[in-house]
Amino acid sequence: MRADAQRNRARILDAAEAVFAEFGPRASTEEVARRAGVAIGTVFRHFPTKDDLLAAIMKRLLTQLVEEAGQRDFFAFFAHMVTQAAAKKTVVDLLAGSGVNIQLPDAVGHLEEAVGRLLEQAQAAGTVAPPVRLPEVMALLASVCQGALHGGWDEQLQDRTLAVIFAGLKRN
Amino acid sequence: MRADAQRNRARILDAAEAVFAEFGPRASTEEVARRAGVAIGTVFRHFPTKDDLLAAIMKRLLTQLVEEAGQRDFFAFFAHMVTQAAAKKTVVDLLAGSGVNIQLPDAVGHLEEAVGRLLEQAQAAGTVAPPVRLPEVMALLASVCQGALHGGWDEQLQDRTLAVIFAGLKRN
DNA sequence: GAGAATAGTGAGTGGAGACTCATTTTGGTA
DNA sequence: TACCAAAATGAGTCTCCACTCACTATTCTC
Repeated sequence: MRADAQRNRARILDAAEAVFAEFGPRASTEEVARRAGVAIGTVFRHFPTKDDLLAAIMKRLLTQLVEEAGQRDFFAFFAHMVTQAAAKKTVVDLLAGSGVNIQLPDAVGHLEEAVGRLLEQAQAAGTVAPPVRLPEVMALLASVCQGALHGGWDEQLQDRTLAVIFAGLKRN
Repeated sequence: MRADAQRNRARILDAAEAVFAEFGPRASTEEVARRAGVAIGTVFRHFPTKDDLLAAIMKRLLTQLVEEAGQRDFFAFFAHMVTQAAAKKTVVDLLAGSGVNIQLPDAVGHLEEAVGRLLEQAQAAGTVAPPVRLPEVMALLASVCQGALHGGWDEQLQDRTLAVIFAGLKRN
């Protein structure tokens, strides 16, 4: 791959992440091109459809989340993801399936595995009740991320909301 | 108001509720007109903008929910709303603020009041822990409704997810 | 440095969907 | 029934946006 192509690809991804984080997946590709300092055609050369671009960002963000999962305990990572939600509109909206058609079984699967590992550790340590299973943890995680994003929660509200969920996980 | 106007207004509302419930607020006004058996212009005569139409439906659905709140206890109503979420894509998506600009302070306020009343009763009966406050209950409600809607939960997953939240509410 | 291959450009195309309005139809009234 | 104001109609307008492509510019290779 030529040097300028590589540079532009990275610029486009960065711009897209920022734009979609700010306006959600409904933001126009034009805006992404503008912020990347690149012509619209260049964006489409690298990512043939808008969905391809969104998928690329999603993959990036999910990979990053999986890494971060390795550096925290179960509850810290849960809270971290919720905090990120408001900043990273894209992930949440896309996980929510807002009219976008994207297949990311791998990336999502890896995140689920990472959360599964944290859950096992927490249950071994006795901080999460044994009957709690991964599916409902993922369901809660997705729910609260969406709630935090769309609800515009302040820090206190987020803390109080998570407190209820964490209490439920500890003693279910 | 003339008889045919009244009839058509009702038909449009019914059609809109069905269409938006099925496809979400992104469904086209054309589709609503088609299902109502009415020309597109008629829809716009009754509801000058698409947002007006959405607001009218929202008001209707919220009013109905407030009524239903009077007939259930706290936990039953919570579960009821979540179950409805999947069926009534509109409410959730709109409460989530999916690109639509709608002001419904009254209707939403009434729902919040109704939930507040159920919460007081539940805390008086000792089934919800005293430190739990209305804001986080509303936050949890909104979150789980969105999660249920977008996640395509089956009955078992919904039950298990609610079980965690209910446990947290009981002993926070 | 010349040539070939790769990449960038941006005006243009096509389609979707919200909304309009000149015309026709209908319902109520005298 | 005759009239007319209210209502319905739907082809047409307008705007936005994803995506294309003929042409130009840049890299890389020898």
